[in-house]
Amino acid sequence: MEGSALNAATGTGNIPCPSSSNKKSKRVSDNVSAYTVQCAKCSKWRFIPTKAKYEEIRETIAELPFVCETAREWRPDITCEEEPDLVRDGSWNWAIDKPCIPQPPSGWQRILRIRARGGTKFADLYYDAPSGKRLRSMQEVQSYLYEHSEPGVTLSQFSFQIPEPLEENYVRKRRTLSATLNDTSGAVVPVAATPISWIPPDQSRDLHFGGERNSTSDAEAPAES
DNA sequence: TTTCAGCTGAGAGTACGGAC
DNA sequence: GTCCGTACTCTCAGCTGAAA
Repeated sequence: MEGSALNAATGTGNIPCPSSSNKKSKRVSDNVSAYTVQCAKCSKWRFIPTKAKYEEIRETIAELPFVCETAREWRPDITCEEEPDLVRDGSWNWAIDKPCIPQPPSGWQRILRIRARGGTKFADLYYDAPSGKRLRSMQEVQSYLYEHSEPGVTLSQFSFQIPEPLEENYVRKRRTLSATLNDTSGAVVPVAATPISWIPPDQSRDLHFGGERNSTSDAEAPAES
């Protein structure tokens, strides 16, 4: 049995970036352009049609690895033989989501906002309560639930884990000793790329990826052999 | 001009790994 | 086994800019 990788891709080409043109809109919404999941068998990325479906898959992916056949729910003729829906090239920002994140309670919205490149943090996560109140941390959720008792809604249904950017230097890292020693010119020294095409569910909380950007299409070259 | 929402950086706390 | 340093996560407060 193999696992599957979850991915939330944010476009940088025809899709507005959060820190630029999209800044006009006052009411924030997800700036994730597409949701994809990697097939555990063929390692090809498949678009997930709706955010709700994506969240459903993400919640159970550890027990129920995603395979192309799963996508037959919305694409009856899909098989592992089909071309991948998306390949990793330079036109998208890729982020690998954590598996086993619970779906938000009914009436709640889980909002992911990708920050601009070079910041101290990759993204922010919010929960929009049914009342419209925006909650930005577990403590705020706890306080909200304390004040507004919502039947069937518990803290365990919330997770503020943000996805990890595939691009290594998207987030400004803290200086490390080794980095200080290696860094003689201020330039980032690229490391060997390690394509993420398959992520064991039990390890995906601690994803590792190398290379500042892997412009080759990993989906077409499955890592598992 | 004021208000409010979104964005960002920074500090505190915590976890992890390496050295001794 | 313990201590220390490093890196990460969580949380919050301030700044900026758009809308009213």
